[in-house]
Amino acid sequence: MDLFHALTDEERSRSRLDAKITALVLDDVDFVTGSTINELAERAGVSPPTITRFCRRLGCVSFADFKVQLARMTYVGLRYLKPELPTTTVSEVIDDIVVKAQDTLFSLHNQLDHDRLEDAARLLRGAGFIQAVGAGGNSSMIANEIQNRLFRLGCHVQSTNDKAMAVMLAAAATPDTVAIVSSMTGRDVELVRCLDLYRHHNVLTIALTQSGSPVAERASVVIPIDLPEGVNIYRPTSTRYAYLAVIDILANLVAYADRQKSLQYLRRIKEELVSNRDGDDRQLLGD
Amino acid sequence: MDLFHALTDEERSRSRLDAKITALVLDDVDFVTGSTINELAERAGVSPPTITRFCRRLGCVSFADFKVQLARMTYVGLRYLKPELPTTTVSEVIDDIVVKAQDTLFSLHNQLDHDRLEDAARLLRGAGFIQAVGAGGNSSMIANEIQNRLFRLGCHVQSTNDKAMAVMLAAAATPDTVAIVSSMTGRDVELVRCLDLYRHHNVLTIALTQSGSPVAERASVVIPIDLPEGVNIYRPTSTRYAYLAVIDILANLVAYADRQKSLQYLRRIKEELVSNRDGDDRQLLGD
DNA sequence: AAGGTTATGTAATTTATTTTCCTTATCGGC
DNA sequence: GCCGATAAGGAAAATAAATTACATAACCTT
Repeated sequence: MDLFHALTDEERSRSRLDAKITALVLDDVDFVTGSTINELAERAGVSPPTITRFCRRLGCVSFADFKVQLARMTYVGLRYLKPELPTTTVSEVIDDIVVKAQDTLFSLHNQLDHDRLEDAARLLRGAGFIQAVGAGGNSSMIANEIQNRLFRLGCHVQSTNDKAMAVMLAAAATPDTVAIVSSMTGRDVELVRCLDLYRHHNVLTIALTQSGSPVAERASVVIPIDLPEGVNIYRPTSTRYAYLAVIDILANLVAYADRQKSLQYLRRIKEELVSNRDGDDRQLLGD
Repeated sequence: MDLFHALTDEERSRSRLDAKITALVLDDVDFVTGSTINELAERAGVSPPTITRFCRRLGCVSFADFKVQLARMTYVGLRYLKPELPTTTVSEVIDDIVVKAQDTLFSLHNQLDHDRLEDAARLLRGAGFIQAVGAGGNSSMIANEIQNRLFRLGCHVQSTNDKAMAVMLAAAATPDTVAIVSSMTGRDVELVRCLDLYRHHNVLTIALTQSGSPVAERASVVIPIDLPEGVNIYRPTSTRYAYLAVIDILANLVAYADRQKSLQYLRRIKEELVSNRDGDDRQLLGD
């Protein structure tokens, strides 16, 4: 268990001072990472050995180790620990959104199932035709992104944000078709129906969704993405960053399976793009 | 100047041992962050004072400070230091994409111009009609995302991924229209033409783009996003994460400008969604 | 309330880091 | 190629920091 979880673990039995130190650490990471054990002890109102023991309980071998581990997680999730504060100033909004996006990526990194990703990439790579389905705003973006990344690699892919369309696509699927669907809730009634239909037509499916959800249960390969949702209704969900990262990873794995072929397609596309700009070659592939 | 740049700065005059220590640090950050000054000195084949001096030259106040700063950058950019290694295993691809995405967000956080964001949010909030323009794959996603986030807040917004369409939109614009455009290169010839047209029609424009680019020069409000691009041609640009974060921030600022109104729209949308799922209320707003 | 257990502090000890001072290498000018 | 200046580096002493050992206090438990 890493320091992040150890610090936030509600189960951990804490003595009075332990709780006090925990609070201090979470409240001001920057101070703690920069302080000596004496400074920290004084500010916490405890003795230095108490700090050492605190660090050991958290799984660190020493105070120095604790500081390093703490510093390591500063940008990946620590602010998340704090209760959802009302953000009002521009700075607060920026901090909050950026930190949560980073934290989401961090959590994703810890939970990704490598084998399932490889399975999914293998399916995509071998597919004669790929159908990407996602609707409702966030997942539409993901479906479109799948198309955007894969056609560049020479895949034949069609994305749709229309579940009625997906039904028709499934009906038209040939045996070498693979469908990839995205649903953050995994409980979309129509998407579930689509998946049943895909199965009925023997079309293999890949799902990016919450594990254990109805969508997950019906897919051939599931890439589970289980992340806490923010409670701020005004704010778009940071889970999108995780889904986007999964698409990036899949596209990369597909590309790497046949570098020669991928490179050829990418170059061809790039040549067209550059001629449409000012001839500067240092351009991005697709703005 | 931060440690990251100090370590990689080619300009920095380095003595023989300094170069040796630099190389050791970059090669094995994990060892360095976990070692004592003596262990590091021994492994580098130098004396402890040399390490202390090395840290000071890099702008740290002590070896402990150096270790903490080093630990802090592990997740934000360190991989950039090493030559782009061919990533082959699933783990490597995952690490690479997640680390670069986090790094991109980190860089963004450091460079965002708060005042410009506030200006942009104010324009959007006050607009009678918003036109979002972005094309070419990555920026299309951003334009769509702008529409997706803003209509939920009660804004009247139309996005297009078609620059010819943008020309027509500009021509049809009323005085209360605001256009928001995205271009990662900032050098798209057609988009530049669109911006000139918008200006000609007295339509205020917001640009998310590279600072100093032709697109930036023509917009009323520029939100500069200047990020290093990975050189790996297979990799979709991690810059997307930064653009997405900017959209999130803008949408949030717009929502906060009139919470009551935003809440009202968001609730209405949510009610419709829930009835279309399985009635579970803990659902996302738009999958 | 006695007995055990856990938490905490004090002081001693150990370990780690920095400073001071001295030596050695390097470089430019003659 | 030698001299002097300057910077780099190391050894050892001094200092600072962290941990251990031990003592004491708080807290359960029955």
